[in-house]
Amino acid sequence: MSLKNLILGYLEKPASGYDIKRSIDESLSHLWAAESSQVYSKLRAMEKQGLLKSTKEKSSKGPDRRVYRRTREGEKTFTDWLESDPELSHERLSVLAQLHFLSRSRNHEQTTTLLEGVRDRFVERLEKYKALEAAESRKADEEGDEFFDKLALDLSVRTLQARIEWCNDAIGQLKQLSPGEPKHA
Amino acid sequence: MSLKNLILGYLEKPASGYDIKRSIDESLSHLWAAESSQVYSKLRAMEKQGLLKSTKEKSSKGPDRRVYRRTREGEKTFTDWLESDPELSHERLSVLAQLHFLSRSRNHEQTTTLLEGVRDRFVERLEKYKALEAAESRKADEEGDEFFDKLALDLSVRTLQARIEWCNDAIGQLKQLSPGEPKHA
DNA sequence: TGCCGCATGTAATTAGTTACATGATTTC
DNA sequence: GAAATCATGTAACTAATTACATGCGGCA
Repeated sequence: MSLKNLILGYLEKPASGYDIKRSIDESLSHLWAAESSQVYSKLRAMEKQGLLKSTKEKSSKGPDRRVYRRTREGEKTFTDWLESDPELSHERLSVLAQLHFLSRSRNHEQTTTLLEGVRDRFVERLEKYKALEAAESRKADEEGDEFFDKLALDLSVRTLQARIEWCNDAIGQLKQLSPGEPKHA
Repeated sequence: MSLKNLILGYLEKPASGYDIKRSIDESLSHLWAAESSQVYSKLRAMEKQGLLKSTKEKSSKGPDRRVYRRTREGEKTFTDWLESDPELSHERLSVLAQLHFLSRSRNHEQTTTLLEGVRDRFVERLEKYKALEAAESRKADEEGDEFFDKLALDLSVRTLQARIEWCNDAIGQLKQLSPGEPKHA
């Protein structure tokens, strides 16, 4: 339900699907991924619903641009959403499902490999976000407009840190168990 | 992609859609939600793919049961998945999108309300998981088979704790700012 | 002039949610 | 025998992913 609202948010000024996709990539990519195909089809659906109006405009390069504007109704929908209780999505981590079934096989080696794999990818992400965070904080001193964006990044960082610690603890516990018998020796 | 593998996992023994839905609810509900309608349609699709075979059986109560069994191919698919690198899904937290746009309005009161709302619901969840964890640990002492299930629960708990701390820090920072001006007084 | 990249999309498929339909059995 | 509930689904819809299509301008 929120891609709709993201789009409305970015349409404070008139913009094309391409513009919106770029805005999302630039300022929200770590917290909201959207394919252009999804953006375009959402835009069409929203126009049909009366939340947007579009006009065709000549482009200086490439084909004509379809430029969207919010209607009064679109603006209302957006401000209502800003005030509404956030939805807590149900995250499905497939690694947990894998662990669930590995608990029967009791193959520690396979489990350790699995956990190390996820951990490494979490670490990779974390480093990317930390770099972003550093860049943000340099920028914020000059522009002073990024307080909330920093908060968002901070949440991603903390979540990843908690998960990396979890991976490491789990790997550590596995190492201490006798092979083939996860709990009782 | 993983509901398919969850189903295959639960089909170690023959079971109906209803059985599988119940298994998921009982042992995985905090990490994987699935509606029965989704389970049933997935089962049909998987049979068409050749991963399962079904037979109709008389039930002692209610209508006939359609009982599914894994084919050789289904078993292979499942064990391959167990060994495969887990997918890291892209979690979309709509509260972050809301924050992103609130960063322009600079309405601290609204933002604080938003954050307190999410925090309270995180706390609620955390308490539920903690209770589950306590129940698990009592059980594990007797049965000794739940090591990995405990790990899974532990991940949820740690993630929630990190997020609750984040909410509280964010709320604290907001309180210290002069109203209407989030960063520079 | 041919192809690279920008800008705009369509189509097909998979995943998941919400709402409803239906038949049988148990319980009151 | 009516109501609850168990068991099995269908239909319609929203969300998201993947793969492909096309037109136009600039540049080598």
